[in-house]
Amino acid sequence: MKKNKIYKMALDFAKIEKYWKDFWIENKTYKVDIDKDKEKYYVLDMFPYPSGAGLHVGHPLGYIASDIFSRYKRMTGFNVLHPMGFDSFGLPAEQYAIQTGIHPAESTRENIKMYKKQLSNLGLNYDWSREVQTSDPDYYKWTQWIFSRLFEHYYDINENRAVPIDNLIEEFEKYGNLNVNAATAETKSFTAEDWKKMKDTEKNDVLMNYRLAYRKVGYVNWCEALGTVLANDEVKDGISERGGHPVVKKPMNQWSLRITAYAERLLNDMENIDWSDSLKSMQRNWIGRSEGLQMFFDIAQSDKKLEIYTTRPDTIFGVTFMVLSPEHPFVEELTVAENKKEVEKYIEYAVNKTEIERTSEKKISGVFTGSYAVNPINGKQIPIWISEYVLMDYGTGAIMAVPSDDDRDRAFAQHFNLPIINIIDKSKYPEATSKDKLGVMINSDFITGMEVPEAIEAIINKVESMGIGKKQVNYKLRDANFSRQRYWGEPFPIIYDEQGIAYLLPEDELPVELPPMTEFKPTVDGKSPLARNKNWVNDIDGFYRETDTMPGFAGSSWYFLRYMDPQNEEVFASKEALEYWQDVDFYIGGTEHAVGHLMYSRFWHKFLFDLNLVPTNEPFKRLVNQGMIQGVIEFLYLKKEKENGVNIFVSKELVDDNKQDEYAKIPVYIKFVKDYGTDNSYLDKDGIDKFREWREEYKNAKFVFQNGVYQSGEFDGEGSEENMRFTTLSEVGKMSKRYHNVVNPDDVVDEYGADVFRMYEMFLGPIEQSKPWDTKGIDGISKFIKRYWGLYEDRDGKWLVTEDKPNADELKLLHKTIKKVTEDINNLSFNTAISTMMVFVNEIKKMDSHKKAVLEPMVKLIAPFAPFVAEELWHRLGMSGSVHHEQYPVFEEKYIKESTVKYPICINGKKRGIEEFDANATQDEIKKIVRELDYVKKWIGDKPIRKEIIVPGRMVNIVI
RNA sequence: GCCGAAGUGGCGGAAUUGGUAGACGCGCUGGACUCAAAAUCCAGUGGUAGCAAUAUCGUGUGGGUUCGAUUCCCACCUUCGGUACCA
Repeated sequence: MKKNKIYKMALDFAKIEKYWKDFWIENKTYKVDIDKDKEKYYVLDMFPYPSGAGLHVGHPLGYIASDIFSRYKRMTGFNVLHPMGFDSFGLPAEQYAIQTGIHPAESTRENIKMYKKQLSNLGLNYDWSREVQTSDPDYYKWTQWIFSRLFEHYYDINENRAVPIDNLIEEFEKYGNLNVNAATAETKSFTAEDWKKMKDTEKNDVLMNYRLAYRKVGYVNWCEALGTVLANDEVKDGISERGGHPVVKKPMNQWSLRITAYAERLLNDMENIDWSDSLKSMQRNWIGRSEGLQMFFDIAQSDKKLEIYTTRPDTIFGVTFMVLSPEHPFVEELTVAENKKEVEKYIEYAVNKTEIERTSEKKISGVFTGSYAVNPINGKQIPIWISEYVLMDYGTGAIMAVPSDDDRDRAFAQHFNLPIINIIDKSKYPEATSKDKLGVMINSDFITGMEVPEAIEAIINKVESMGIGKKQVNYKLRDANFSRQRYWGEPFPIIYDEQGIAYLLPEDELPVELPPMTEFKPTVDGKSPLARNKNWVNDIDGFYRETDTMPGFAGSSWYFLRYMDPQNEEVFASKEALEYWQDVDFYIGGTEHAVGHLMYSRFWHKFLFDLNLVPTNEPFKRLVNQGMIQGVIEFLYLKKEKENGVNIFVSKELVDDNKQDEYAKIPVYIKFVKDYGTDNSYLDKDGIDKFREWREEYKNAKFVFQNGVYQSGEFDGEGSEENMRFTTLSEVGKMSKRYHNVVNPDDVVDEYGADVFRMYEMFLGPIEQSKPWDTKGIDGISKFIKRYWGLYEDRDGKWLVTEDKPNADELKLLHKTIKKVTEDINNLSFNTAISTMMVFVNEIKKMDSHKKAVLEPMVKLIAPFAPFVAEELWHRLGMSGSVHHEQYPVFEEKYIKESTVKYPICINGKKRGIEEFDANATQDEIKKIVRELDYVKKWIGDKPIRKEIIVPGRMVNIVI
């Protein structure tokens, strides 16, 4: 008992952590400035949204990894930029404000304070002097400024970059848009004369079709419950990702960003960046490039031409009908009188359907317009239908349907009894699906007999020569909706005149600050809460302000640039800072941002690059996705039907798999559950009582077990109530407030210390792998740190380190450890780096060695992993300054050279023994010795040796 | 459906170029210290047979290439992540 106490005092991590945290702040240990004598290295974490729930043990996984890596880089001589900040605009703070009346700015400030405290408890080496917050006016001034530049530019396809809109206006005045090749939604051609005749509002509309930030009417994801428009990636399965509310399509005037202009560059430039293949392929899918043919079909009894897009021009002889999207502009005109009623009914049905209904029930639906199109290749008339399976915002919103070679078209044709013409013979390719571009054309006039790829070319040539279409590349990527009807986001630097023409506010009026308000609900007509503030909206004579705010990804699309020069008031970052820090060398964060944030950031960065405002074309050189630390979710089965008004909970083993629908799963606070996270997790009497206390509504619920019933504190059944076991259902899933399974890192740090927590999270497995949190192995790391400490100081607080000269074995061990740890850090294989250090401690303990010449380099080696313990030992060794600014140990080959080599001896590839040979032994010498070995002789017997293989340094194999 | 990642002891995981499968840790078993417990230390720990030496099986399944395969190739199964009426 007494001994134990003294030992604990020797490693009082709470005291050590407090001391060095203060020391680092006082000495600005992690502050970094431009230093042109040193090479820069930029390590970045995806900054968090400061939610009210605080950090859980899942967040730090990436932070710890980047912390170790940045400390290592600093110790190898780099000038390391490793900042942190907060993505502090967002919906939760606003919803919290609606519920509580607490201003988002205030709750956000509180949450950030809590986050910073939690982060500092982990010993992360951020340079807090560079902190950015996206909701800070000094920051969002520049978000607005970049938006202004997007508004003022269009994308010139010939030059392949963004060009000022003023150049375009000049061009329009001279030649109209006849020679313009730009990324645009403008479909009309006009001459200079036409342009000059246009009214201001018309000119404004035309320019909007070119600007990179523009306004358009579009169908947006409208969420009634949240009172806001959501981005496509904020909607999952037709319901809002946050809150799970239904989402419908609604027409609204919205700001958008023309990210599609950059689609090709976003796709191609991925080749030169060091991202994982899976991440690249996710981005590639999202961009969704396809090559095909855009062409026009004539319409019988009409001058209109129907534009379609297809990736399968070869199938043109198999077209038996056309399909328009319900939102297609031709719908009204093409509907003949007798079909009018039915079509209107269908449009009503399709447009008002929520996204969830559209995707969940895959019913085939559609309606005939009564009009016919003419196949330009064979002159056949084909009916034009309307169906919701054709989407307005992909391609042209109209398709030529080929039921023989498209699954959806076929299902549609079968449902409505439309003809199907087989046009491709796939008998040569039995494995091919209808999607594969394989086969030989049949029933196809002049392309009959051609292979599919050949036929595609032939039809494209034909269509192009007829002047009714051309080869075209299409993308799934859509322009990004950039308007939100919210309060807690960046206001737009935009005002409108009476005609509704948008003007930019000049730079010296930025930032446009959020006006203080007390009411945060959106208006009933769906406008942003800002619209309530009439004084603010109309405070410029003759103009009114934009009341929408920008979405979450606005501030996060460029924050990594602001870290380079966070206090600059003249520019978003100085040329000098940008030239020095360049780009992010190493970026770490979760896969959930694989498409959203990373795509938008790349887009903004490329735009800034076009304007010559940043020196690099891509923002993030190397990117790693850390895995998620999942939580354990414990559920109780509750019968959906009450019995006599009483809730019935049923122990898991009594729940029949076939009757699971009759039960609701109620999550329970995991701390009440014994053996949580296993198949045998259960509540005992104490756990049930805690649950009853915690959830008042279940105070009198009945708990049914195999051997009895427990209700209102009374047990009725066999055996004693102390042995009650109510089995729970254990699942692995997200750590979240609603599952009551959040593990706070502070609790773990309090119990074991920050260094142990850090190393344990890294020791769990490869950084990119997801895994459930459990503390089973944490004692192993805790023991390791104590054993490591014990090399320097014994249990009684006696200092053990000696000045003796190390011997060859000790040096060999040290340098082998240095070599492996260094390699592992470079590969981000922190779990094996830690196990290597464990091996070191085990081995050196066996040697009973405490020599400074070995133990001092070890302090430096462990410093990135266990910064507190390392700093403490460094100073106890009599050093000054911070160990984190020391040179990282470098291994020397000469110490690890072995004089002998151990070879496994194999017969026919199977290991039969191990032999040690002189490192300089020749192959012949080895062969000679091996042949004489007893067990080798035994295995060979009298069979002839067919082959002897010696891989130097690896193994010996004899083939008989 | 499509795209991507992964399947190794009771558990987390290791094996970086095809060359000793299971490093390291947890757990478990036995022992030392102790009146006892905790802590700590020592030893053992993939399965099967055997007192043992040893043999044999073994990296999701089935095939293949190779002197030799967790690693490469083909087919399949399972799990996880992403994504989808994308013409």
